Amino acid sequence: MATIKDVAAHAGVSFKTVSRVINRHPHVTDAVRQKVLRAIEDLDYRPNIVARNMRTRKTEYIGLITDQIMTTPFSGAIIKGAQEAAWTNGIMLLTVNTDGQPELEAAAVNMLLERQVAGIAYAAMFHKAVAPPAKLTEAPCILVDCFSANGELPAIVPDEKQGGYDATRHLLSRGHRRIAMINGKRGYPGTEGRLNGYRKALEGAEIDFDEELVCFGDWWQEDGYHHARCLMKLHDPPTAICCGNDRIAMGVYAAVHELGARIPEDVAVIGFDNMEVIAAHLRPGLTTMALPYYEMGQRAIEYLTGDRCDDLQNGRRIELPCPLIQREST
Amino acid sequence: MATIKDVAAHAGVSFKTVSRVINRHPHVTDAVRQKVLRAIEDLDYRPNIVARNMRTRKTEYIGLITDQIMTTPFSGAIIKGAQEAAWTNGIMLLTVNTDGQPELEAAAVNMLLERQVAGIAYAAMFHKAVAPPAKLTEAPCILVDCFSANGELPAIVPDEKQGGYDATRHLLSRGHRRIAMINGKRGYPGTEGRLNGYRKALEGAEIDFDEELVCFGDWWQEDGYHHARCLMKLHDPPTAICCGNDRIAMGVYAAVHELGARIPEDVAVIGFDNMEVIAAHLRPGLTTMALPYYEMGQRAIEYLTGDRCDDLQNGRRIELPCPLIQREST
DNA sequence: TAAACTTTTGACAACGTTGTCAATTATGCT
DNA sequence: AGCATAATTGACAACGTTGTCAAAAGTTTA
Repeated sequence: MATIKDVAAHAGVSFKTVSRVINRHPHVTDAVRQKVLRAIEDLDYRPNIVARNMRTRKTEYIGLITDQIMTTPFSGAIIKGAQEAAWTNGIMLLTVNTDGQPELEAAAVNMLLERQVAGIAYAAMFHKAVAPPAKLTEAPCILVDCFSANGELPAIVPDEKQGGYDATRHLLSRGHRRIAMINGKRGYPGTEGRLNGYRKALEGAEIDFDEELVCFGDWWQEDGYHHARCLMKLHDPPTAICCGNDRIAMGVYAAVHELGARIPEDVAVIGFDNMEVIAAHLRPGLTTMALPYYEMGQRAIEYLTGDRCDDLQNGRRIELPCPLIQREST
Repeated sequence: MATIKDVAAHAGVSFKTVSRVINRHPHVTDAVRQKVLRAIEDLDYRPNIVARNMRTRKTEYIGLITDQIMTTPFSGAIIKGAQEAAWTNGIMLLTVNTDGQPELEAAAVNMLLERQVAGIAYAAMFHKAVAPPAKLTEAPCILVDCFSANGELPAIVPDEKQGGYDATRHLLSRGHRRIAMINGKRGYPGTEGRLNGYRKALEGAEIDFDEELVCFGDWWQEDGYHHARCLMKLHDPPTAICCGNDRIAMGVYAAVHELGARIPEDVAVIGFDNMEVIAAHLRPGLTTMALPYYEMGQRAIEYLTGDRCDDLQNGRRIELPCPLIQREST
């Protein structure tokens, strides 16, 4: 591979001049620039980024540590958002999947630091508290779809409360007054945030909170099925069900159909996550709150490249909105 | 950040000796080694891989160019396989998603070459012929889940014929003699390979090929639904249907249920792809042929790192088997 | 004990860039 | 024209590591 010196020799200039042309320095005559450019062309020269990184003592790499995102289909959009933001900034992503194993995580951080990354994003598969390896902070870093227990690291997470609020508001706007919620496991940010949003929306509509209409469980189809059956058999059953995720909604569909009721005529259903394969393929299509995976990935990189330090200082947490994806189930 | 010279000063040795300790050179006294290791510990020294790469003129990066894999859930296993193989070899993957845009692909190859990658894997979302950018060959490279039209580049692809064969054999072994195939679009390697396997299996069982039982279409649910309805209404309907993918199988399920028939009692169904979200969640669970995505990604990296050049020289294509995933639909 | 090894260590160059500074050349001003 | 200033170019060091080679120290052999 030709080096900058080969190009210089071929063009009859000093290698420093070639460097200037490559880096678009202003003080180069047009004639010289042309000569150099032709030489570059002739020799099929390509700058050696490794050498550049060495000299400038910084790289255009950003590390992306994920627990299991690679594996699962939905939160993969985080990676996509990060990739695209990186690409537009001339940055390459170094992604490592740790499957949540602490030793692997520490090793990954080390590997990234050795490679002199410009920053590290640490992303979780679902919104939760995490305890990332201590060395993470030796580079600029940000948490994505998770937050540190002590809250000292900057984080980008979904606005769960707004999600629960908007989902409920949507159902209210359709005239529903008796709205149930089949939520996930207690204690998780998603579960609690959405519950809060739900309560706030009911309050705003001056509807009393009815404990009977709110259930918690795992995030599986079976939970949705089971809880939906119970809800539908209540003395005063709900006319709308707000689900903790699309899988639960899938179970709700099964229960509702089994009981001979129709969606959305008899019961409206709204999900959470916008898992394409489920939401778009259920009949009728499932209205659901999407999680801002793509945007979170994107914003993380923008933050690390310094494009957007505006609203995010150390210790601050930024919450991105969950948009409503309207389909036919409401 | 401390450098090798800081460590040397702290340990009272020459920096070259530190280098030897880091690289586990044999000729270092134990006493000196201990001194150096303590100094490394004390200063929290971490070798600068960029400098090492510069000096040794090679890196531990491998590029992975994909058309749309990032986006889609299923073929994502290619990336996972590649990631894990890379990790065990101390390699970092540089993944770029090009959405199949040729300019982006060329730019991506360039970007990877500038970064002195040790090799490039070029992976497609589904098995097809591709025309990768010319510069791809400036580094060791391999095609994954695709092949070059002229066949001059090494490639790793699924063994479609074996897949079709084994799927059909499986149905035959269950006693089926009248086996239909709802295939994908003609001309694609998947479609043609599986058809060939299907024919070969029938031949082996001395069953005449019946054109009436084979249909082609797009790879969508609707195609499966439509074709299945036609097949079921034949004078002599099939007792088993082999589908071009799981989405088609999903449509088949809908049609079969609508016609009041049972799976697998009245009609056995087998899919292709093993798309978790579909196959595992259909009722009854869908028996399907998995595509060796994970293995292809893994093998690609192993090939590029030189761990496995055994069965793959330039111009050779290696076909990995599609395993049968048995569930309840057959 | 001297010679002939082997092991251990260090001095210095080199990898391919960019940064610093000085030298040269061109341009503008009086 | 002569001087001051700006634009253009080049020489050389530096980034942090590993490779090469030679020197020093230790070990074996005769």
